[in-house]
Amino acid sequence: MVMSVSAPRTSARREREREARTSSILAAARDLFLANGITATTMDDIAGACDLAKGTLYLYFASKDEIAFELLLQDTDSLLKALHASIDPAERAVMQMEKLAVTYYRFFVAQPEPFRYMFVLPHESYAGRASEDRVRRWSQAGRAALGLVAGLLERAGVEDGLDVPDPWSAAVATWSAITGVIVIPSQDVRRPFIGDVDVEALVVATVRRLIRGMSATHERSAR
Amino acid sequence: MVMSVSAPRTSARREREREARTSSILAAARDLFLANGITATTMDDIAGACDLAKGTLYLYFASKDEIAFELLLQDTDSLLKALHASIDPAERAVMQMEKLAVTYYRFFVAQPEPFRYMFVLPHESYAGRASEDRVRRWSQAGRAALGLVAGLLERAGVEDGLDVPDPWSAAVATWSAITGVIVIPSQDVRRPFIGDVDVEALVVATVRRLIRGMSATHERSAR
Amino acid sequence: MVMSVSAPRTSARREREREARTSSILAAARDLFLANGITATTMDDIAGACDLAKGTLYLYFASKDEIAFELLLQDTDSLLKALHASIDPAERAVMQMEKLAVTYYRFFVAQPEPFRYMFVLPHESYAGRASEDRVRRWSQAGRAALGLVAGLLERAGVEDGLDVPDPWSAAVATWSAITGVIVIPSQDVRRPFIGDVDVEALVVATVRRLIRGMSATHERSAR
Amino acid sequence: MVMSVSAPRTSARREREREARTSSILAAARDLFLANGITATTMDDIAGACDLAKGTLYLYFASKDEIAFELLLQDTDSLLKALHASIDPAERAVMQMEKLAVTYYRFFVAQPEPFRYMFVLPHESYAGRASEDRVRRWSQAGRAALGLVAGLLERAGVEDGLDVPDPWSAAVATWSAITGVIVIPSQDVRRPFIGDVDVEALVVATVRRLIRGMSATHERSAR
DNA sequence: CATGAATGAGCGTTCATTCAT
DNA sequence: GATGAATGAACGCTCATTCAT
Repeated sequence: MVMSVSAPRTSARREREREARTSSILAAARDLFLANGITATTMDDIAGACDLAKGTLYLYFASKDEIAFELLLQDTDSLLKALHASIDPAERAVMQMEKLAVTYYRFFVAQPEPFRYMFVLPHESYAGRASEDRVRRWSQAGRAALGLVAGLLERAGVEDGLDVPDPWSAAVATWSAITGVIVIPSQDVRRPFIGDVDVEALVVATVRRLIRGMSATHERSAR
Repeated sequence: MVMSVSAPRTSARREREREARTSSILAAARDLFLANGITATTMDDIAGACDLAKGTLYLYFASKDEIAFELLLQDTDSLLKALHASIDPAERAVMQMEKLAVTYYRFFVAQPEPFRYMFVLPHESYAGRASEDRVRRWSQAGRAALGLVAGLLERAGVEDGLDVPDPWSAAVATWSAITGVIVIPSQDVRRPFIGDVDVEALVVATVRRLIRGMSATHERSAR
Repeated sequence: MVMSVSAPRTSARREREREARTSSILAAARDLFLANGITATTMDDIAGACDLAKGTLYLYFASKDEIAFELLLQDTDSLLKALHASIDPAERAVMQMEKLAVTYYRFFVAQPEPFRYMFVLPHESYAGRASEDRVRRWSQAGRAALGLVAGLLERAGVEDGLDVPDPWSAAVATWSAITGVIVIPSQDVRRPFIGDVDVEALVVATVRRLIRGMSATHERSAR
Repeated sequence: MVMSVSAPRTSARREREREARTSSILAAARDLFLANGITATTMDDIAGACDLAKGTLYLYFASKDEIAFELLLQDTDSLLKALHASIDPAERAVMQMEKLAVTYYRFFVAQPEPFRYMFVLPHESYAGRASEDRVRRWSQAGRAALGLVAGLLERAGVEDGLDVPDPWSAAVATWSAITGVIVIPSQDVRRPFIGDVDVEALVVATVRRLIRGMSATHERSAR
């Protein structure tokens, strides 16, 4: 009986330790990926940064790609949480929408690297390399974020008389547009010809235009 | 006389051959970059795909990066041409703006590849690796495209009573938003949770909303 | 107690193994450098010759140049030791000088290889490529050898009435001359026209002539 | 008859042109080898420097090595000529010997690179790569230089009562010693620990010592 | 004879991954 | 479980040499 109890106890500690290790690996990898990019970061770098042997990393992650994907997933999750936290259901939906966008932008500014692989990873045939499980988890998060936007737009339709016949499509368009406005003017190569613009102001202006552009009169007259 | 002409003739042929080789290298590289990503594509792959020895590639391009950048540049240039060709100065600016966006979208659909590295290249610290000349040429093209949009928005302000106090910022926002709506819903990884949407319709709707969202009443009331 | 000792024991073995590997790499490199030259020897060759993967070499040496320089350094060090061991401070300085030269020559005959890169390395702009530390260590050894000679010449001045106003310059000249007599007649390409000469006898004769040529009467009359 | 004359005339011009080309290739190669070393100099560099197509070089020389060897040969020849020119048969042999050494040294200072390959080429398995003809020509030059020295030493024996029982061996030793004193203190890597020495003075001092060290009294007493 | 585009083996080096301890 | 030495395939790039024109 002593034995039968000690095993669970031990495994509980083991579990905790395992999670601690996993976190420290991810934290180290995040910093390095951010600072130097994924490609330029080596497993040696990560191992060194979290005081583990290189081989040990492979006890926790199957590959460097899996580490990158897990980070992407985590960041998507925390963005989702931040989005949820940023809205106040008591407020009018259009105001919430603006806040959502600002939160999104600030999340990006605070840690642009996740975004980089949110854009780069889908290319470069990274997608096929992630485990099915992670792809599914990532899809769920994406769906949830879009659902949030769709819900707001639907409510805004009711509250402000917007014409939103297909909230899901409107959400896809709105979210993609906001993402574009956040990401593109921030790319270093474009800065020289874009000049200094206040990106946050751009984001807010875009959200307002998009929502007001949905007002019933206009949408109708467009047909 | 035959002699006096033969020299130019030879060099003309040489020139043609040189261009043909350059094109075939770029074509091979484009396919491979898109299929496997830039990083995963090796110079050996490219050489094999265009039936040239590896060393020969270096007679035409100084490095793999230069190939990637040349592709980006070419595609940017042809997009710019397509944009110019798509607008009819006799039309109302808002209509032209819609056409511009549709052209942009169709350019993307017809050859989505260029877009991929128009997005991938600016990341992964590619920027600093291209020759100064190419960076400058790319900047010019980018500036020209934005200038086109800014001009249209300014005219639309006059024609349709829009409130566009800063056409350049508005152009940056508009163009970035359109780009987002074109690119993001098309990423394979996102398709599963976005579902089947008519992206062209999304693009047009977005442009309309953005422009109508600029109408004087609204912009003013937003302050 | 066994446990507390086992860690050091392990690391001691590791240390031994590391040194064994280092030695086997150096030994393989030495053979190949001499047989085919440094430039013509590839890291693949070295790896193959010591049954290691090419990448493994880089765990022990930062570059091919570092291997070459380490060999130069080791050989310089053992020559220096041999020189020190060859002299008997109780003897007259001129006799010691002869012994020194003979030791130098025999060191060369026993392992002529080191000498080759003692001559080859300083050319071909190798100098700037070695680590600062190795350059410094090599300089120290060189200075020590010259100091030995300078000390002997100075003492010989006192003991045998030689005119050695600047022992350091005299040492540089003497050592360089001896080196020339050792190395040059031994080069394979020169053998055919030099013929069979007893190089050791040449070395001894040269040292005698140099020292006697320093005798006060002569040096003075030369002015 | 016109034909029969024109052919030789043509071939004479051709011969002249061929020699001019050969010379310009060698001149260009010499400069580049000197500036950057043999290994670092490419056939492209040489071709560019003498305004010839790369392929053309191979009409004149079978390989890059052959160019290097031809230069070695030329330099050996011109050193030999300089040595001959530097001596005045009317002078005492010991004075001539000093002049010879100074000429040798100045030749080295003026163009140290030939010397580099006079030392490097015999190593690095270059020897086996030169054509038999060139090796033979090089041997002849070497033999001639040593013969010059041997002749002077023999005459010095008569004139100054030196004890030179084997002039050839003495010449080999003397020449090798002088070479050592010229080359070794000039190596860049050694400069730091050798310090600033007046190498020409060292050379002269060494020759004097060697010759005076051969004076009958001393040589005899050494036995 | 001269050209220069093309070749392709070869280079030194890197690094994700494995595995004996 | 943790280690870190070892691996070896792969990389971008070079350049002496060849050969069709």
